[in-house]
Amino acid sequence: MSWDDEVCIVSGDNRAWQQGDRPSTVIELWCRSRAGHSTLLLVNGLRPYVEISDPKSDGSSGDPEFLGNVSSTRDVQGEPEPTGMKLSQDGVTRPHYRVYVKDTTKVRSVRKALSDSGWRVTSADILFVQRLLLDLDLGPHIRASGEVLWTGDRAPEAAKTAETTDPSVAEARIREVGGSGIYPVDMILSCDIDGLERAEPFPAPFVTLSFDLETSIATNHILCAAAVVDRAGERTEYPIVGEENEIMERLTQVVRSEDPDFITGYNIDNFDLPRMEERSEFIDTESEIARASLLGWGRVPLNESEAKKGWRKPGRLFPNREQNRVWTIRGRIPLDAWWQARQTLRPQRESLRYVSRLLWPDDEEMQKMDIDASKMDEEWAARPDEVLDYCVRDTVLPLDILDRLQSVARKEALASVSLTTVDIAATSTTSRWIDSLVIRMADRRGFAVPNTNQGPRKQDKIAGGYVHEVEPGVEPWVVVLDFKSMYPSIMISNNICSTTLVRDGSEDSSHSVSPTTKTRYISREERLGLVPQLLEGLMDSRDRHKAALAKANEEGDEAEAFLQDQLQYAVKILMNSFYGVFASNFYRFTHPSLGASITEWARHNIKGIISRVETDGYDVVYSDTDSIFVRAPVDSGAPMNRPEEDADLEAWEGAKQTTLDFGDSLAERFTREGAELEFETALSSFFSHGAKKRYVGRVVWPREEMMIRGYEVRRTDSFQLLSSTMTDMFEMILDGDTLAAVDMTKGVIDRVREGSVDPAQLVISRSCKGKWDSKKNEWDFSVYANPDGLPYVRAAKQRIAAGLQFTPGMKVGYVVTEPDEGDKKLGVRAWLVDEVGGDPPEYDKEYYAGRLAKSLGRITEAFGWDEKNLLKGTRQSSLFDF
DNA sequence: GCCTCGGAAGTC
DNA sequence: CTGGGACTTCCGAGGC
Repeated sequence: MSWDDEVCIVSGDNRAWQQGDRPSTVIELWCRSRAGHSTLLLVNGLRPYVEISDPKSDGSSGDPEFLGNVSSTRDVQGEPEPTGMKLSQDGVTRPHYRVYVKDTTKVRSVRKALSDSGWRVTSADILFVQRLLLDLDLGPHIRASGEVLWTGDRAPEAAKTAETTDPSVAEARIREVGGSGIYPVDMILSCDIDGLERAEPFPAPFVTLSFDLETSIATNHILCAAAVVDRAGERTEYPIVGEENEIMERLTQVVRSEDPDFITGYNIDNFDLPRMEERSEFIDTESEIARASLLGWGRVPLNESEAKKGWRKPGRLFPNREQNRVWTIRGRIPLDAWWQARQTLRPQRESLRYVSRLLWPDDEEMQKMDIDASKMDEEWAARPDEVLDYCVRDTVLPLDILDRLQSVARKEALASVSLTTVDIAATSTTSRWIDSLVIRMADRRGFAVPNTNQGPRKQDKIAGGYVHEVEPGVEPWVVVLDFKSMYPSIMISNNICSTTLVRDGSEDSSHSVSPTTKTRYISREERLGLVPQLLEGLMDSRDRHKAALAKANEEGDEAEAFLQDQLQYAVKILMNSFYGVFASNFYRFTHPSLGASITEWARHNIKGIISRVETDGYDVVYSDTDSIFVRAPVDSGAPMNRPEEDADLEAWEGAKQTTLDFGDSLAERFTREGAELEFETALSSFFSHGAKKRYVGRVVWPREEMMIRGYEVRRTDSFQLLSSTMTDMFEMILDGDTLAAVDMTKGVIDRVREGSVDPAQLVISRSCKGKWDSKKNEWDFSVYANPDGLPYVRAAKQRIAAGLQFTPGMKVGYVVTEPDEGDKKLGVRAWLVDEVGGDPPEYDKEYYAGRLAKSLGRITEAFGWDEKNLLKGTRQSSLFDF
């Protein structure tokens, strides 16, 4: 029976098989259909290949003589096919040939053999799934038509036939097209590449499973587990108890039967998944297929060949982590709620309790902590039911966190705009997203695709953005202007690309020449660069999504507005990633000159504007890379803060209007083709203590708010009392009331000295690295030159000693106490109150008073009150008595 | 006790 | 191995 459906590709892989006597490679695409069915597509019809060219060719002669030898190279299939003239990385256009390879596992050896015999091999490091999307110009959302091979219980009724519901018939048919058996999905289709076409993006109804383990501190074994599945908003809970092997088997059954696209949990990357792996190896060292019943979470058939170890790789059934990096679970996407929360919220502390409190401050049920995780064995023995409840709650929270952060929708949108599978968008890096767009266009426009540079290449750093000196003190009425997408605009307007870089030293008046190093790029009329063309396309598409968003809002179509907003945001993220990738030294389409030229133009542009503004007699207060802060021509007598009395309001409104007009006029004056200077915000006052990247401003347009950049307030390694005191201080300073600021600060320092401050206000937290030493069975902090010299490493060690989880990279909270006896270093006590309760430690009064005085004193020094002055303590209330 | 330096983290 | 550099701050170590 044939079938036709719109689906979103979650993930893909490929497997080699024999079609009669012909070696073939089938591509597996794990998808979620628009209607919610999990669908596996087995796609045939694409053969793996690489491209070759003769590096000695200058492009004028015909085929090189040794082309005849290529087909006899080991693992090469058939004769090379000419693919026409292509521009090589060295700037020469020469003939290229496509060489088919027997299967994807042989690409490495063929690449080596061909380059040993004098060929330049290109397009030779692209994953085969990605090759499918590139060659067919597909994104994650596709329309697929093919033959139904298997239908499970949840498959659409209309697709079910006697054949497709009979496992033995289905399995035989699946193997005929290269599949490995019955995959744990709703339905399986066999497709030809002609049966795939791109579809408009739609929100796929993904299924997410969250899980959590409670484990013994004494023996590491699993006490109980829980899983919760979210299927289109409907949740099913699975509390699991029993012997350890039974727990793991049950959890694996849940994964295989519920068949989720995403697998989440809190800290699964660093705790639950490694623990599962360790326990599965401990329980079943006999055979891999036996272990698969414990941890066969991969979306592949449960059979011997999928369980079998490959060359330095476990079978596809098992979750796998390569070189201590992200986990892969074949056909699914591991998405750690901790990592998502950390990236989007940047919480000061990172425990699940703390993050829940941040997101749902009023919901006590979500924050309830009635189990002492550091005494898990005792808790489990005394009250297993409560422990199980606690475990279930900790699986529900990650789902709520992902919902709140819209993590899944964001990944899908990013996949959609970068034209990759959702797993690449979710778990891979910027260079892969960009690869997807750049290689696609290179193929279409006849540019050879060089391989990614191998190995660490030490290289001089390129110069970055320009940062203007900032004077200490308050400035009234300031406008802030920003270049819109500065780096992308520069790349577009100067046609900066590895395909346009002039490499042969020639000079032509049409060239675009960089301001200082005089790097040359050919004009866009002669040849539009690959990257400039892509960026222009992205800018246009962002404008289109924004327009569609506005239209949807107007029509009250919330779902469409949400989708368009996700898409425009994803385009922004993607555009901003381009510069970084092209300024790196490993990316395939880079040259050291590219990154350097971009920043050169950026510095040149911004400095040019600064000097013209200054020549006109205005004060440039600050500038960083793409922004400029200018004092508006407002009368010095005008009020900075909005007056209480209506009568005085006029002067304030007038000053504001003058500022707005000034901002508009600057934007208009300095905007030119390819460099749009936007009037971003108007400030009624601006303050810095005189350090770059540190300032505050009172925004009066387009919203009213306080803007704080760089200061401790924004840093997670500050402590709450410092952040809140500094924020209060800034309010007063921006109001012009510096005396009140100093007085208030002294009051806070006095209270700290008295010891009457809640220690929760004094928790400092910093991330701490480390790796598990499985030989010594302990944590290893040797990444640090002197681990015990670092307060946060000491705090991490205390956490571990207390029986609490430590996860590398996670923030560790601590309070500074008086130094331990005979020690000059700070005293440190890990902050465990969030997790285990108990009494907080006694803080070091002088340390905290000193740190407040130092940080706040830096600021008040702008008014003549230094650190020592603040520490003197006595409040100057008399100042207010008059 | 004062100063400088380097390691490390964090932010823009 | 798998986006960049500029900049500030904190802490401990070590010299004098």
